[in-house]
Amino acid sequence: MGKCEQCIIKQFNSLKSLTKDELVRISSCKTSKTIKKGEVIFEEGETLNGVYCIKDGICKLSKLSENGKDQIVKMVVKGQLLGHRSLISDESSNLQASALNDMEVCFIPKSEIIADLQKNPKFSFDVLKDMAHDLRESDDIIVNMAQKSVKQRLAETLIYIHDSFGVNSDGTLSVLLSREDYASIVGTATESAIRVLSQFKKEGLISTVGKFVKIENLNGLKRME
Amino acid sequence: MGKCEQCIIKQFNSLKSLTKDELVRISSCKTSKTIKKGEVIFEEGETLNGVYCIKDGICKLSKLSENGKDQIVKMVVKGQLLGHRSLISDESSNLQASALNDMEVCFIPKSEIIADLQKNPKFSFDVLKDMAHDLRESDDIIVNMAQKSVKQRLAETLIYIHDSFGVNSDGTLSVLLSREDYASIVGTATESAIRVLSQFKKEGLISTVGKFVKIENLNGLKRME
DNA sequence: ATTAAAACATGACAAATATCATATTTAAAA
DNA sequence: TTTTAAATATGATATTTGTCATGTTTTAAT
Repeated sequence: MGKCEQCIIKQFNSLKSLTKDELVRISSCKTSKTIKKGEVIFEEGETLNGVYCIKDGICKLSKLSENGKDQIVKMVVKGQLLGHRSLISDESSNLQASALNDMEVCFIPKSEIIADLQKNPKFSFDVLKDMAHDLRESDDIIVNMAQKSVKQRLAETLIYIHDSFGVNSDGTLSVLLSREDYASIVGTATESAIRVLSQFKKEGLISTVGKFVKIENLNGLKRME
Repeated sequence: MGKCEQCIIKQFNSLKSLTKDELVRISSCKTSKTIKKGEVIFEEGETLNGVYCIKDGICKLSKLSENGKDQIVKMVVKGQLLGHRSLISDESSNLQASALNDMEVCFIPKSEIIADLQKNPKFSFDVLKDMAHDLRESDDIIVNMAQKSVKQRLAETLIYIHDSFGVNSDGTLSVLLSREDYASIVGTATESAIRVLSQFKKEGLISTVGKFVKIENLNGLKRME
């Protein structure tokens, strides 16, 4: 099994602030897992006993609304940590995590992470910075949800995925989502998401290659904002 | 001027995790301020050089959407800290803070807070917990904005204010908001907020005493969710 | 007290979005 | 392959919400 000290993935998250000794200790008690597309990593309400460091793949964090619809709140990708929030607040998870494609993750037990958070101020300050950034992102999402139209939100979602998660060699968005997923991100009915995407296609703003979406006119989408 | 060591307000926020020495040091460089209702504490985009500890009063955190409408993202009340997020992420504020009633605050310079965050793990872990909780709250707001009707959101807002900020001796909500404020929280047009509140009144769910709102049927409002 | 300006209220209508029905296409399973 | 199920697509219609207009009430200023 790989060693945390040598793992390059940690460069992208707060684990980079741990000392070599701390990494060796964590490495000795972590476990690697493979998660298949569609599989649930943890359920809403589940008590987590560790965090996941994502070595490869992407997952969605969603919450079931009272009307029975799923709302995707965030997407977490290769290089990022998963589950640390619930660990810190010492509560059961308020979100469900499920894989959007095949994933490889390392699981680090709760006790190790918490110990380091309480002993290594550099590490905890790093996590703090990360969460401050997440809160900023949440503010933006709230404003968009509250003030913008479905069309605008969907356009921004496409741009966000493009900018944050990148594209394949043919220019299509590397993250493959169903229309239902798009609807769950934007907060609309699946039919509405389908209609808007069809419209974007007609207007030449996007095209599709198989199930993949390709942005053809980024500025056109941006101008919609 | 009051001394932080003896101030009871800090019991309600992360400052309680500071040592006596740290509190004495902070006390010596803090400044007290009075802020009048409606006054802006800091603007969107402003670089903060410290945090505010709210001794009395309540303020709103809002963000201007591209369509020119203000969205209230959060309300911060007596006992809580203000501005620490931007300080931590070392970016200019993404939100505007303005007083909803007369306030008394203590201003603590950035350098002091950052130093303590980096030296006192108990303090930083406490702030971390606080932010994890805020993120949870943000998730809920996102889901509500995305999935619920204006009527449901307004009902929940009233319940939230009731539960979080309490009531006056006559049972009216202690926080006094204009219809425009309610609209900015819910993310709707002012006219819509007015209409829904009128409807709630007709249905006996709420009543008004002057400009204050009183919840008459909490379960009725809750059942709307 | 009078005037001006906000805040609140309500009607009429338009626009956005949800819902229901029903095809069609695509993917999965037998 | 054939069958079945799931995902995508689109029309028709109902509901929700926004916008504009206008009136009333409340608050602030002269």
